[in-house]
Amino acid sequence: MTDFKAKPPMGIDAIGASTEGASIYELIRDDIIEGRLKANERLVVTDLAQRHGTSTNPVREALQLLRGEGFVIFAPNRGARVRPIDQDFVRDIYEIGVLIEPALTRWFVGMATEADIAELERLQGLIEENNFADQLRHSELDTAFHTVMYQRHYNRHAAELWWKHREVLRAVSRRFNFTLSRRAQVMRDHRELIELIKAGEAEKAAELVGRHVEGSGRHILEQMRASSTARAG
Amino acid sequence: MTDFKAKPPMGIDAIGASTEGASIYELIRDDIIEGRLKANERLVVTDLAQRHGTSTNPVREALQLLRGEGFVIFAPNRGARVRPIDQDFVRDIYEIGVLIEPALTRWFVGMATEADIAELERLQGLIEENNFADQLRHSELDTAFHTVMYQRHYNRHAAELWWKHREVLRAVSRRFNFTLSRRAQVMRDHRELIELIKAGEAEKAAELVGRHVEGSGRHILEQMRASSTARAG
DNA sequence: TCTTATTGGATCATACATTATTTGACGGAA
DNA sequence: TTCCGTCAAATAATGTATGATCCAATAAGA
Repeated sequence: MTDFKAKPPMGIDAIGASTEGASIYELIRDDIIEGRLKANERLVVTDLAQRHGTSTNPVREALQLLRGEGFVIFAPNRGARVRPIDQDFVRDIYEIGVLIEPALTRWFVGMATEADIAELERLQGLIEENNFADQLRHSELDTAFHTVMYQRHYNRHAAELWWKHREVLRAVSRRFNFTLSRRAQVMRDHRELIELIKAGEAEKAAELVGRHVEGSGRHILEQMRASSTARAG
Repeated sequence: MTDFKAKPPMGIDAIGASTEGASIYELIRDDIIEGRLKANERLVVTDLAQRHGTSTNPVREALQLLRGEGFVIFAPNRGARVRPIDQDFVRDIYEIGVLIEPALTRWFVGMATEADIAELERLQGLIEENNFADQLRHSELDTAFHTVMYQRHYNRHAAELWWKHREVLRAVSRRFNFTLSRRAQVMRDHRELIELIKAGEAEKAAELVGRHVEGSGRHILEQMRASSTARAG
């Protein structure tokens, strides 16, 4: 019923983006994040233009935008390639999350209103109700949960960085299932986090979020490792 | 003699960039960072193309790249504007630096070789020799100093983020002079940092770098504030 | 193996069509 | 007169199309 869209929920807006419904940029970007375009695959401008029924110009611009965002790599006179979203990539961005999210959380604890807490509890209720039955829904709810905490942060740069990383991690983790132990941990973390926020324990909440993000990142990494060794072996 | 170029010193390479000598991208970007293009100024494609003697196509691509990097803001059907590098912007990025640089430092302390330390001491020697006489040179040396520490970090994403932010801060601070107290503090911090690295005191070094970056950011912000109130008053 | 064509494709330059925004003139209403 | 809304021209953004040039990878030949 309520729509937990995978979009920058009001307040978080990709730097200078703008609502361009299903632009080529978004199409290519999703293809990369979702893994439909493989790592290091060449992005031939004319091909992409044809595939999406446009001229080359918009494609080139989209590729440059993606390059600026780090999803595409350019070599001079050799065009664009898909930046591999591999284990290193994932590790890099979740480690940055471990550094940034606690700071965002610390601020939120000092600013949280009753409405915020009610919203967090409502979302947590939905998360528990869903209980990982629908993984996609869990992902959206979980993102919404954290978004409540970060969306009003004064440091827009940090919030946008978080959001950008979040999107990547979400797309990657969509390929895997949560282990039972991870499920339990997520529930525990969220519940404890709400309690700490209620109690105004900014420092403890920040530490908890640090561990939470760390755990989440490790979990994804382990899934990736398992999946890649399975494929190789 | 030695060239401390303001370029991604080997190892740090803007994501997927590539050596494109003085491309339009770089020209526009520098115009923004250096303040030659004012905040929120419209970036009219045809104008830019004419000014730089190219066609509109490369300009459009450059603007998209800059958009992806956060230096330009797009509004649908209304084109591009210069993203204001104002106090909020500077605060945002130095705060992120405060979160990230200590982590980079902590790793470096565990990995530093004698050659690294020698290089740091050499650079610090040059910094003291220059003693802020040539501000530009100081900026380059200081950047080189920190680059030694971060350039080999395994987290390329974090290192690139640092570099990107560094460039902005450097450009902004170029407009101002170091206060005497800040000069002294920089010297103290660097010397103490070298000692901590020698002693392998990763945690203390990380804390020190956190304070150092914080101090540096505050210093720039205060200069900006002073300058803007002076202009307004 | 080394050198030389061939070719695919990137990059840039034009030219033009379409569409959205801005601006300013105009005319009517308060 | 002043304010307001409408309309149309001017301004650009955005997309299409095409040709020129140059680079890099590959194939062909010495």
